Amino acid sequence: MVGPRVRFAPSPSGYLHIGGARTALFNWLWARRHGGKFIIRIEDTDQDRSSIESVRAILDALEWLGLDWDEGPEVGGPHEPYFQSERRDAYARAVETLIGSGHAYRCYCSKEELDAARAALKAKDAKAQFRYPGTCRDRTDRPDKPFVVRFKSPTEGATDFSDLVFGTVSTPNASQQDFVLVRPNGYPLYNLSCVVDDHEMGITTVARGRDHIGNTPQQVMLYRAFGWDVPELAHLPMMLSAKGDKLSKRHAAVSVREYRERGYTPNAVLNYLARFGWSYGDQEIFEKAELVELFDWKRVGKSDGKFDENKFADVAFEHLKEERLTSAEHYAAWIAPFLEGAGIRPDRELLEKALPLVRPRARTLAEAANALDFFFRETPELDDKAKKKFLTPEAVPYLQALRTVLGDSPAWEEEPLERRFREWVESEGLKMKQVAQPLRVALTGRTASPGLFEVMLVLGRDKTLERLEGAIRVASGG
RNA sequence: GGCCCCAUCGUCUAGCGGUUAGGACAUCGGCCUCUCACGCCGGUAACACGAGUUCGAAUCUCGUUGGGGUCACCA
Repeated sequence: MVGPRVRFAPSPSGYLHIGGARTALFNWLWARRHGGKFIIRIEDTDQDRSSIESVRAILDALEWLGLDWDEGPEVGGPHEPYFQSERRDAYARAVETLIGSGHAYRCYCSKEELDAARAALKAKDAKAQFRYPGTCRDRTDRPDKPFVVRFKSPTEGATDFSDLVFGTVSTPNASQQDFVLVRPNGYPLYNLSCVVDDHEMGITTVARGRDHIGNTPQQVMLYRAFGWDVPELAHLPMMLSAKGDKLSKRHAAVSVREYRERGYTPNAVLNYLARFGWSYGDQEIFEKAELVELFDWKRVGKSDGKFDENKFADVAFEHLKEERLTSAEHYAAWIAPFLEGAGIRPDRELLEKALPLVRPRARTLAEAANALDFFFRETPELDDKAKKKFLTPEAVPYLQALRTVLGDSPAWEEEPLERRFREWVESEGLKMKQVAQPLRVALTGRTASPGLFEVMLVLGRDKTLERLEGAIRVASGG
């Protein structure tokens, strides 16, 4: 048995939305799980809203997420082209078939006329719902006027389809109308191009957001009119805002790019998205490979969810914290742009030594870069408050003593350093806290940092003593 | 309003006739501690409501309520 052919079909009218990314992910997982094909198709039949920049942005985001596609833009494939704007011949042929078989007809009513009729109806009764009255349904003449092509919807009975997530969905045909298939300019509308392409591209499973469930009956009618098999359908519960309405940029960061810029790793994004509407017992954290192995439509829930930035941030954190999830190599590669953004050209060896120290302290790569930049600077950036509070003249004798105590340590390793430090603190009748903070500020420039001794170890003897010297100068009022 | 769909802690969810209704995030205590974190221990917190079916319902059925989606010559 050949694997499933699934697709992600964005319309290029902006960035890749986090909800769209989830749709792409579920499709991708299904394809990878069963050795099928993941196809990208660009739905750019609305020329006014589509842009090549958006195509680029969406593809970039998918690439960043690691949702690689087997057919589509850039990679091509047996069903080229993968841009609907370039597939008009296919739609034209399909529509002629439909007209020929009596399933569709040309409608010469102008948009203005219908808009006026709709407005008039709404004026009389705001709750009334306007339906195309069927004016041109049975007309046989072909006036020399612009026309749209409409589908001749049945008026009785119901249209049913079976959904992998929602089960059987039944819609009365009386609630449908003769929907438009082709604009006067010859461009197809969504339902037509979608059905024609899904069929021609051999799509076996159509998975998309639940907001599409409403036009699925229309698409099913089309499949039947064409005499084609209806593919498997899977609708995903909606991702709503924290308030419970449609998730948009008013509520939160909703583009994949924004999370990338915040320093979320791709696998963390995938993890959060996967767990949104899908679950696997009590497990919260998944590697990408695990998701591929475990994903199943049976475990996709039906109820909509609310996007939760806290949970998302926690998943991001979990991925950065665990080496199992983010290897040192990946961490180093991913954090590099953030360090470079802060004017640091990270030394790879130093970086890999410093990484374990920030892992439990950074929820994002941006935080991580900020938390360990002091390792890489010639001298740490000295926080003003920290300086005022801890690099005082009173601290000078302590720092001087520490320079000797630490500098004389035979071995530059955590354990002996800490032992010497503590012995000295005790012999002086001091408390750890009294000297730890000045030393921390001396070494890191700030009051919060990883443990002193691990910092010293990563810094090495020379830099540690050098920074101590520098701090003594500052504290002495230099 | 028509049509479609949904309904377990604040949030994501487990549960698929018999559980002290579990986990995670968030939140609140505590422990650890050189700071900040991590970690660990513990607390608060949910089956929307009403009828059925059943010896027994969070689980099945119906209704009510609530929420969402969609009603274009957008996708």
